[in-house]
Amino acid sequence: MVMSFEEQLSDRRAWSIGDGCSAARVLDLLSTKTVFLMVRELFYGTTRFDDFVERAGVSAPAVSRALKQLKAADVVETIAYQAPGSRAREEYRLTATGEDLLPVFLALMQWGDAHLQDGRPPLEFTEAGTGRGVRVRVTPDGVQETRPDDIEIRVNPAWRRGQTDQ
Amino acid sequence: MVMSFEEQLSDRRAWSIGDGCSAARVLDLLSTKTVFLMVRELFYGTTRFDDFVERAGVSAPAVSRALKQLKAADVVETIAYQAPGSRAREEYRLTATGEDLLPVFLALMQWGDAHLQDGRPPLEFTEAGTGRGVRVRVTPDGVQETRPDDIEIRVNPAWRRGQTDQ
DNA sequence: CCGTATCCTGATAGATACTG
DNA sequence: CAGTATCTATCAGGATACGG
Repeated sequence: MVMSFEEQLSDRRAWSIGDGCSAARVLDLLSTKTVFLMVRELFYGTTRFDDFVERAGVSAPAVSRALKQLKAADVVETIAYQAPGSRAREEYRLTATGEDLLPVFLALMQWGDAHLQDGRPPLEFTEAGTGRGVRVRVTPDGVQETRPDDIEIRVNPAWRRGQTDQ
Repeated sequence: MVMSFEEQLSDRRAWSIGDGCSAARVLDLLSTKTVFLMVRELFYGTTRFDDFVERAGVSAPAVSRALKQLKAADVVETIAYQAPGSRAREEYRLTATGEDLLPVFLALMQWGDAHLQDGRPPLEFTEAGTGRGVRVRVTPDGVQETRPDDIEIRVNPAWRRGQTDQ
C-alpha cells in the first residue's frame, strides 16, 4: 500500500511528528483504556454514571475523569431528564461527533473478534431492514453505507453456550 | 442502534467486564500511544529501528518495548535481510494479523481528520486502479472491498500549502 | 547502525472518604 | 444515586549510558 508514498518522506516528517498526524491527535484524546471503555458503553446505550462504573468495571473517579475529558472533546454531552416519580438527573449521550467514532469502535471489535477471541465472536451486528450482517470495511467512494440507527446488536447464542460450558 | 440490545443486559455483563469483550482485549494490547504509532509507521512502510524512532518521534527504549509487545502479539514479525554491501539486518514487518488492523488505523485517521483537523485532511487515500477515494465505512455483507495492496497514499497538496503559510 | 538495561519523572487508576 | 477530592501505587515514556 505504501511504495509511492515513501518518496514523499520529507513532507511526511512535517506532519508525522508532533500534532500534524490525525492518528496522533486522536490518540492524545483516546489513548487511555478507560476513555475508550466509556465510548463503548455509550454505544451500548449506557447513560447513567453508576452504570458506567459497573458495566465497564472501572472505578468512579476514573469514570468521572474520562467522562469529563470526553465532554471537553465534544464527544459526550449531558442532557437533563426527568424520570417519572424521581428527581431531575443528567444523562450522558454521544454527540454527533461521538457517534462518528462508530467505525473506530467496530473496527477494534472486529479485529479483536478475529484475532484475540477463540472462535465465534460474542456479538453480532446486523442491518435492521435486511437482516444482513454489517462490518467495517475499506471501500471506494460511492458504495452504500449502513446508518448507525439501522444497526442491531445481538449476543451470539453460540458464544453464550460456549461461556456456560466453562 | 441499541434499543433491542438493552434487553440482553444480563448476557452483556458476562462478557462486558473483564476479558470477554473484544474491544477491551484489544485495548490491553494497543492501549498505549507508542504502540499505536508503531502500527502507523508499519503501515507507512517503515521497517528499520532507527526510522521508527525518528519518524514517530519516540525514544528508542519506548520503541523497543512497543515493538516487542507487538511481536509477542503476532502483529509484527522480524525478517532477516541482506542489504547489498552491508551486513545482515532484521527488518520489522506487519504480519497478516497486523495488516488486518488497517480498518482500525484508517478509522482513527478519518475521525481525526474530520473532527480534530481544521479543514483539509493531510493525507488522501485512493484506489490504485480506479483513482477513487477510499474510506472506512460500515457496510452490509456483500459490498466490494478495497484490498490493502490497492491503496495509495498521498500528501494532500492543499494541506502542504496550508502548512508553509504558517 | 541496532538495540537494550537503568534510572527518573509524569500521568493514570484504585481505594477511601466525603458532599448534594 | 451522582459525583468529587485526596492519596497512593503502578506504569508508560524520556534521558542517559552501555553492548552487539
